[in-house]
Amino acid sequence: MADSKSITMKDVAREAGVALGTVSKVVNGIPVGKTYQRRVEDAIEKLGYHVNPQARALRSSRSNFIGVILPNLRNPFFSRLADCLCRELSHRSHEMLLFLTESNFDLEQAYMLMSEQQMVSGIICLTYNPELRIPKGIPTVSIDRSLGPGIACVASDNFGGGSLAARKLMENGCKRLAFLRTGSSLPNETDKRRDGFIRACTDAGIPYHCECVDDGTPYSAFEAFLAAHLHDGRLDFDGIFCATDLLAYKVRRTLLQMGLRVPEDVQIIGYDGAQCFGDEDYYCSTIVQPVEEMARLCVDLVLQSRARSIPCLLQIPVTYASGGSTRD
Amino acid sequence: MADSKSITMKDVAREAGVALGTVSKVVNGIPVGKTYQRRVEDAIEKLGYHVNPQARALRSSRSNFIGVILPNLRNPFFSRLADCLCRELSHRSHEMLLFLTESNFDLEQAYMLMSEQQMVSGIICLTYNPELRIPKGIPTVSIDRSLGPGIACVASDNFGGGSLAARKLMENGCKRLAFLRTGSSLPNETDKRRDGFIRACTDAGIPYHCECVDDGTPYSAFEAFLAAHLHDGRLDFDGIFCATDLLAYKVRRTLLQMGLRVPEDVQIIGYDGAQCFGDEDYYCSTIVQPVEEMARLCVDLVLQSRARSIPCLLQIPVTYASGGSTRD
DNA sequence: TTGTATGCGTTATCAG
DNA sequence: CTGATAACGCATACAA
Repeated sequence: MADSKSITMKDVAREAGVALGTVSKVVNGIPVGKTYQRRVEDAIEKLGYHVNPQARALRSSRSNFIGVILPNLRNPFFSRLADCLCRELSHRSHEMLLFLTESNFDLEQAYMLMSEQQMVSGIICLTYNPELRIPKGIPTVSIDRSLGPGIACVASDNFGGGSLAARKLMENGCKRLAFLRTGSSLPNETDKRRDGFIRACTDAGIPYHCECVDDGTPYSAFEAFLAAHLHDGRLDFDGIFCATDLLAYKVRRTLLQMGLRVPEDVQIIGYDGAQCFGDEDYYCSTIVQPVEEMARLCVDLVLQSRARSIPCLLQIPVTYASGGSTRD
Repeated sequence: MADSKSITMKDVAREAGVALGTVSKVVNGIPVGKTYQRRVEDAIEKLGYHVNPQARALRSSRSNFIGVILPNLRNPFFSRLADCLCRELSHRSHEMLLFLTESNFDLEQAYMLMSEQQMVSGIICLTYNPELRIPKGIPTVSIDRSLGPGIACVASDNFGGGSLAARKLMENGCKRLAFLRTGSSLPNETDKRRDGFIRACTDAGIPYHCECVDDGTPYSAFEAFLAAHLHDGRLDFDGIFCATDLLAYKVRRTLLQMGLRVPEDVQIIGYDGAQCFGDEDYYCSTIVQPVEEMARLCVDLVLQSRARSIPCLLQIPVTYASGGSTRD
């Protein structure tokens, strides 16, 4: 009933009339004699015993924590990811130790070390830092970026998604395409959105333009770009693929300000599958990342540490969703 | 340099030529002789020593974790809150142990216990469960709901916000107001949004209507309500205050479908201050909760455990922001 | 002031 | 298969 002070294995052992080690075995699922098993279980029930995670971690050098390292929770993609990861970890009896970095290299490294010191049983991270050092011996899964050999990277099928976006625009009648992107200057999986886009355009023999800038470049660069391509109230492009929904959102706003209609004059497709209020309408037509599946996969991978030969890159298929910025 | 195996205090003590206890004192900021201090610090630096959080927690029955218990991270208000809490805790050298409940009573209680077992140094939670039992001896702060005496509750000024919304609508020329709300059937601070709204209407001698339903009621109830109040293409109300931005978002959509213009025919104000993509435009005109300040306050309160006589309710002032669904 | 010794609750290693 | 016992790394009361 009352876990007044704190019931220990010793208490359980005394109550059950067995030795300490036997209790430990029962708790850890190691086979013991049938009657002993029973008596220990009863005692545990009766006393309301719970293992002490700290003591267990201290002794075994391994906690039930998973370190989750993300840039922030303001971007809907990240918060959705954290939401799914936390749930999935719970189902697997693990706790989530969350660290937010704003993509700051020093913080990323510091949280990596803190995770190690907390003896986490795994790390799931989203970082572009090429210098990042991964603690040895801790199963680690990276999202959207390859961290080198031996460390699995989970990502949506960025190439396929970029290609899909271009094809959808063409299906909807677009003849002059553009790709817009702002993102990390450091190489990562999301770069393939551009590659897929280009491939689809090339295959179709359709002209295209790519305008890519690094994070940190003010958005006004795109405003200038669009303005430069506006002639007599007509844009040089009738279909735009933006590397993220956020960018698509801003571009749409800019086009409207320029007096253009979306999707009548220009069609836009974003990437991510972000939704208003987390589960209402899409902000725009978009390539949807299957966040839930990606989270599940990350957890699967990070928990099956011993699995031999983990693939270094796992791409999850994406889907297209119409969200009002295209004519379908 | 290399923290190859795991440097312990014993190693530091040997390196510095002092006793174990002395190292412990230095690490914990307890005064020791000046030369000792120096030698220990040098040794720590040289060996790259870090305290083992598990051992410390086991010994002192207190970890540096703060249990954070929230419904989910999909709702922008919750994810914003988690974002701010995590940062603020980091600044104060604490880690965030995040638990998501979907407002499920059993989970809320389970995570409360898990937090206790993890020896957290505090709990910050958002739950409406009136039966929830708080572990004794753990500083706890509740958001948006009073958990009883001795436990601080942090909330925005819901009454003031409701009143402000009504006044803003009136300032913008509204003569026939309505309050719409869907939320927990369990009493909590957000109920005061309605009270404040009513007060402002009463004070101004303006007629109003309140339509409140419990969570779980399908949104179609509001569609029916609005349809019932539509006569000859004209709504009985020209100003609507919705208890959340999400509801305001849906209501606006419904009104547009009914052929009404927002804000020309009907003006709408929501509550929360939710923003597209976390920091872009507001979804609608809204009463903005100062999430950052609230998070900071929660952390302040939960960490100053010994503070005598903590107020049981702390209300943070809100502000109004125009977001396109009003005529200002 | 500094050093020593004990125990926090577990796990794991050995004898029985 | 079971039961005593030694760590795990740290904090702290107590002795020097």
